[in-house]
Amino acid sequence: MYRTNTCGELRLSDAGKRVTLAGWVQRIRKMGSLNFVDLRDRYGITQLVADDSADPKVLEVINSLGREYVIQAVGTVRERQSKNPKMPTGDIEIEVEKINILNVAATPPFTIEEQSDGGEDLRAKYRYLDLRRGPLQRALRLRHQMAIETRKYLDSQNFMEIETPFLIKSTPEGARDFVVPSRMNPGEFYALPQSPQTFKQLLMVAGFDRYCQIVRCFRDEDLRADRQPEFTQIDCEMSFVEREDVLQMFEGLVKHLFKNVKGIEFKEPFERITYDEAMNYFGSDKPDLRFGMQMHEITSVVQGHGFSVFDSAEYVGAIAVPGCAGYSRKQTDELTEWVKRPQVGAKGLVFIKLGDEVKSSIDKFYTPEQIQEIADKCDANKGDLILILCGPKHKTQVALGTLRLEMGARLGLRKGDVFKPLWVTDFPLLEWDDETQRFYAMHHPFTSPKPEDLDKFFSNDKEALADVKANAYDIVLNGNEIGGGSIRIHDRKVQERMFEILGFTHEQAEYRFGFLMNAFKFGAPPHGGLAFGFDRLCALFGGQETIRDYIAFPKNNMGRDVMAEAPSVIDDAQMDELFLKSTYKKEETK
RNA sequence: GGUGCGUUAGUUCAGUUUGGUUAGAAUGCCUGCCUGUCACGCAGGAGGUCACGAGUUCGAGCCUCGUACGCACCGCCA
Repeated sequence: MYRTNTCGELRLSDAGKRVTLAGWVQRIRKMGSLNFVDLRDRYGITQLVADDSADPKVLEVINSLGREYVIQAVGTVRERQSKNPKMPTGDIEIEVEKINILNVAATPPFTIEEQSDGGEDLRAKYRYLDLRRGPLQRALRLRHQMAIETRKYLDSQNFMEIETPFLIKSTPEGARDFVVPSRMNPGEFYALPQSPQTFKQLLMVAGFDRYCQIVRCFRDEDLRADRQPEFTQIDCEMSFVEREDVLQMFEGLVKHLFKNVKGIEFKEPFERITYDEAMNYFGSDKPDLRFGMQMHEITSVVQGHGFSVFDSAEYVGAIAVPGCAGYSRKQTDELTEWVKRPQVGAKGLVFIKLGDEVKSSIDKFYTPEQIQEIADKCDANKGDLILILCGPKHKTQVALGTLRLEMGARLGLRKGDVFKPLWVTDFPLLEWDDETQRFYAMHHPFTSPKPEDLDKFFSNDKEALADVKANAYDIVLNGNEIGGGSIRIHDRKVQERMFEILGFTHEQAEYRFGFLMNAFKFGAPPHGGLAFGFDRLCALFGGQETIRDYIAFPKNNMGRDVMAEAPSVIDDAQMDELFLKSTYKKEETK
């Protein structure tokens, strides 16, 4: 038997027991003839001790130990002379009788501690060492709990978890597909699923009524801190439901997770706002409600007073930043530079300081009364700093929303331990793309229009089509989209019209989605669902921005696994077998 | 495809402002001392292709250009 106990469980009440522990050497402290070894496993750290009364063989072994050696120690639990209140096992230690090196270890390139000295790059290369550290152990533990609680809740609600295929038909609408060549079907390719969307709808046609799956999805797009090429969704679909049923069900899931994983109870229903409201008040379709600083449109108030920058703008909007009236010229200049960066893209920034004196960069165009009117419009108070952007409506709203988030961050209002979930509803169904001169589905092509917008949906007026709202909804947490879904189209005529609007010929629609269209002939129930971004949800529950710590083996910025060194070139024989001819030869490295 | 920042000891960084003798610190590593440590302490030691390439210069870690790699962001992500 390798061990009788873990390194996290022994307490004062175990004093006197003879135990065997196994684990990794965290740290060795030699005090002459008194030696301490901290032994670590997944469960904690226990101190081993040996003094000069110990077997000389034990002392000899301890003297040869290095960091991260894998050892086994037999000894007796005893009360410490000097206790360490910072450790759960800090009241006891193991007086070692026998010690056994199970495996030696090279000195790790960075320290395996709560706060490692290693940079991200290096830790990624030695991911298996980084994963030994407390923060990552806890992150994956949290992820496990989230998955367990998700399944518990969904099972209690009669959902069935059903697996769907990973080798599927490519449907290039939406994100770029990862593609897999078929050896047995020369020249043909599978795609990895961006989501199990069509399959879950087919499961509804098959009568499964409530389906769920914690499932890997794949998208061949550029990465971000919160975006990986392979990621996990909690994918769900329900039959015989309206929007309200879906919202209730998954609000229930989120509340269940908060309660059972974080111990946080939401008594009130989640806030709901429409897409238009979200854009108007927060300049984002995923507002962060942890702080106020709402946006206000002041176009009508500021125009017509001879300030041409405002007069010529389609939209003028403002936020009141609490308590920042004392900003110096240097600080406002810096903010101006910040909004002018291409990532934000504003042309300039106008500010009004509501200090003891009211000062603004537009004093010569507005009377104090008019400035006050602007301040009133923004619900600004004395001591606030009003920041104003102007320009094309959508672009300016987004820029002002970005500025709002930045100011919230600077004022420390975006705390990792505060949670503000909300639903955003009534998204536009379609988005016009100037470049390709066609509509794209904002969500996906199976999203139904809101019933009251069906007339517009069947009209041929471009304006009316752009105005059609989708029966779609996103769930947002602290400025992050954590899930989204819709009531689907189950009517073949509506689905055909959708493909028509998206510019597919009948043949193209048939080629891409024929199996789904066909299935809908045979009695598709009304259905709808939702999918959560599981990695992101875990990261947010853990109070982190980046999802990488919540994935055991993530990819880097370039989509590379720097540990396993994937992707990599394959040899010519493999290429030939798959009927692939390389037009691009990566230079041989080393 | 684009923007910004970065690349110096095993590791994390300073050094770049103003180019100039032998490139520093902390930590880790090695050796010795130490009986109550737990970020132990003390003493000593080893450890450098200043990412790579080209250029400017009497002289480049430092200035210029390019390349590679990393991170964040924009585009993209139905």
